[in-house]
Amino acid sequence: MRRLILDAALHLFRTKGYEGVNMRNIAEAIEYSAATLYLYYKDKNELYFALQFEAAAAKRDHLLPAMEVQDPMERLIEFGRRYIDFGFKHPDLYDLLFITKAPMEHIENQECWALGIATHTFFEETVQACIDQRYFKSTDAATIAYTLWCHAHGMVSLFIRERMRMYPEDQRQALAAKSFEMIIKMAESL
Amino acid sequence: MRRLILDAALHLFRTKGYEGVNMRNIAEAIEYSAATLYLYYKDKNELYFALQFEAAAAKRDHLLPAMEVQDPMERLIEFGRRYIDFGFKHPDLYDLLFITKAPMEHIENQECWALGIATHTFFEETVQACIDQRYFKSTDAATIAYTLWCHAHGMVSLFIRERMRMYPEDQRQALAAKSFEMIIKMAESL
DNA sequence: AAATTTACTGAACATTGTTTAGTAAACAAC
DNA sequence: GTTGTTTACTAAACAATGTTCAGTAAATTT
Repeated sequence: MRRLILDAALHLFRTKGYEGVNMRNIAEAIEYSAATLYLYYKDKNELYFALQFEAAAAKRDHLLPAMEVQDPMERLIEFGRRYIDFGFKHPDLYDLLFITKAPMEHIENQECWALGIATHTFFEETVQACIDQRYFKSTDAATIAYTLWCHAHGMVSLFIRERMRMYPEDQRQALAAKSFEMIIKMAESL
Repeated sequence: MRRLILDAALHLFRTKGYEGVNMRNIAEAIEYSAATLYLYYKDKNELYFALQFEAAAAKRDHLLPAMEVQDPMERLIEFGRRYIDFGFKHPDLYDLLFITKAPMEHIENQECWALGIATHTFFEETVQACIDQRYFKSTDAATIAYTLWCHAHGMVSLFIRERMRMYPEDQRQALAAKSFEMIIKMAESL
């Protein structure tokens, strides 16, 4: 039943956007009453957390191929490319994971957070592997990883939240691509 | 009267956060009825836009000292430092300007947008000045500016939206500072 | 067959954005 | 000075949405 609710919610959410969906909508989609949803999820936040987990899983699946690249630097680049690609292709899911303001108080207990931590740890380990192989001069893996993450997140979130209006619409993705190349080149000289 | 409304709204908004404020709250604060607000602002969006303009002005004021630095590279660095500082110190205002999902359809007509564009243009010109003085090897001012902006925005927005839980709370700002230094060093080798 | 548990719902409530109909004061016109 | 008009404002209502509650009907247990 939770599966049924989540699938409907995620589908609605990906078509109509997060804001455009409410409890009655979701209930209607699965042909139950709104009150039924509250039998399976305490409130909208719990449903939100569950959706966040779905998004985290989708993101992990999207990143998976990059994790299998052998060379650490190639892996890092592919990882970044796929991270950004995920954000641009699934703005609603990315939003849910990294932007939406929601009570994050108890998220640490959530499997979702564990998934995110695992991915982040893998990312830092890849950076460390690059350092070990002398791809970077700096040995501060945490800061390098954080810097790269901030850049990628900045690109995706500015795009998602429509703050790139000063650039022509058809050039935004290209600019992001150029910027990604630039940061990789910059990073190589770290 | 608009001044009265805006000041009350901005004050409430900065103390209770954006989500925690509604039209009745604001009206109450200035001891008028909620309906009165609609005499001066068509709807909540218009009030939102006006608030966004206030935030843009606050941001410009915060950045102003950096604009007077003579050396372009020093100016660029001070600009970045102050941009990030603004975001960390005034998360609600930053949120309003760069994160909040709001109908941006007509914002191009807004003075607010003009302010943002002006600042962005100034930023790009500073980057260009750095290029002219051979601070960078790359000559692509637009991409350099965009890259730096994405990084700064990424840092601020991940912080604001509580996505830095994997780092101890008391180390988050320090990490951001280190990352900023790193990107500056990286940039110098562009 | 009776009692209990499970799964669900219609109706209602609270909050919040928004509209409407109306009032009362200030002002204008004669 | 009365009468019409404009201005500034409000109480009350409406609509959408999150949430709760009392009740029902089927399934299960005893």
